[in-house]
Amino acid sequence: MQNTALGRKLGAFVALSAPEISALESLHKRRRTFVAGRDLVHQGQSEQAAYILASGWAVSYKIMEDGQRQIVDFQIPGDFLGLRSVLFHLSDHSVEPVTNIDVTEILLPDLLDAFSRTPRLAMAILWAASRDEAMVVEHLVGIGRREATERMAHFLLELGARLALVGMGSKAGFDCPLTQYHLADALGLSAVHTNRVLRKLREWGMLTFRSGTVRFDDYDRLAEFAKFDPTYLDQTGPLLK
Amino acid sequence: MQNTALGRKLGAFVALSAPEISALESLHKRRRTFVAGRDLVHQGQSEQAAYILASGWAVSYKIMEDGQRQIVDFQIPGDFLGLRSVLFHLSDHSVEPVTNIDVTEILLPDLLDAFSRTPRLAMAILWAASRDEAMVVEHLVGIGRREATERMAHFLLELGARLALVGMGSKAGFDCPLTQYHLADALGLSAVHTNRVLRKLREWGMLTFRSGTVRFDDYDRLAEFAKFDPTYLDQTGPLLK
DNA sequence: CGTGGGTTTGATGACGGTCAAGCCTAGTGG
DNA sequence: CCACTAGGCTTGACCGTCATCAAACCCACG
Repeated sequence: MQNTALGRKLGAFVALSAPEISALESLHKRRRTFVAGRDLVHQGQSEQAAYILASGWAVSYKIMEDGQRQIVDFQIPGDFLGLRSVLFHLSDHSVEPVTNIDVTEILLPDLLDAFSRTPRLAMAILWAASRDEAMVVEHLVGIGRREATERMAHFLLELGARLALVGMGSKAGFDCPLTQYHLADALGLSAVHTNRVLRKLREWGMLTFRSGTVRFDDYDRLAEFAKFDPTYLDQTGPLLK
Repeated sequence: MQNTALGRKLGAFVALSAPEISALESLHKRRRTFVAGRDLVHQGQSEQAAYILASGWAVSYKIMEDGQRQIVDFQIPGDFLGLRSVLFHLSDHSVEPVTNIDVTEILLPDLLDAFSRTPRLAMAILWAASRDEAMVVEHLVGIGRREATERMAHFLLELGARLALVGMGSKAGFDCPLTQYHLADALGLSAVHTNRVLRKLREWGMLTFRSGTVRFDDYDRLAEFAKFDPTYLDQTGPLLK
């Protein structure tokens, strides 16, 4: 069970029993692979599938009429991709792999089947969806009320914390396949300003973003500067025993 | 069932059967009332309840260390209040009634019980949570990429569409208990700029925000100006028959 | 060794914040 | 019945953060 990143994540909310684990495993059929850059969920289209990300990074975003794009969130192993797109008539967003990725596909009937097998798993999935929403909410707060430098710091700290939960990062930093354009589109900034902000953080000795890695040069000072409080990630252990 | 706003809303996703309706009704016990301005969900506290809003308006928001506040969304009849706060160890946000409100309280065991009675209701609630997330996502896009005037127009159009679904609004407008301070905190603007933006929209003959009402003076032109596409509200009828 | 994606830096200006003040209206108390 | 108040709205002046435009650099890759 702990072999899947999703299992590990859900374990942070419910202590899963054997039948629940098997119901969860039954969702992990149909493995697929997608190459970097080719969308796997398409905004505005119907009958999209959802996926659980097994390895690699993805990005979910919305495109506006004038071609601007707003990145909603990045997904890392254990995260759902396009869950809303199976529940809605038309997908409200797109998902693109940042790297090559491995996923398992989930269709609506699979989900319904799993729900009827165990209500606690349904609850766990509702929790996971709510956690995603909490991250979007925090992101909203960042864009609405934090200035650029603090926003950047906060965002990278969040990513670090999420990656740590699945063993892909620590307070020292993490491997990061994103470009400055990704960060700009996520944070509502221009690429130019993104670059300036990163320079500041580097010059201040707080973090270094370069060539595929994020290094926290002074984690504590960075966290204080960004007022990072990871409560909203709710990673403190099972609530439902 | 159509007597509850929530039932009406969920009916937009699943065609509910008799047992599902009764499971839903079993969630509508414990009626309570809260007065305007007194928070009913508290950011940072544990063991919060969730509620279904029966009448009145509420607002969910996050407070930052420096006292700034970011409004995440407004809630109208049929919406959940504080759903994340029952699923998380600590609530990541607060909820305040804008007007006096009537609600029904929901505890975690109620939800688990309903889920075990009918998986389709669980699915419907997952859909409702996802729809909330979709609204937050659209809000994020607005703050990240739309300039102030367009953002305001889009936001008020969304509110209008949501209210229309529960019979509280139309393309002519709706009654609106919000102040310009509310709008400012929701849209990531200052109150001063909010006022200027509203003036522009009024002078352009698109909408009038005044003394408790929003009037769409030219709905079509406004919708075009804001590039309002309500797809993400997913209000087009049951997907699960 | 040329090309293109990603990064870096400078110059300029707009959108929206802050500060400050005044106005308008509903509700309260003398 | 009339101050008086407080919350909400409106407007002006000024300024800062961040966008835009432009150009150059760096490096991996074909």
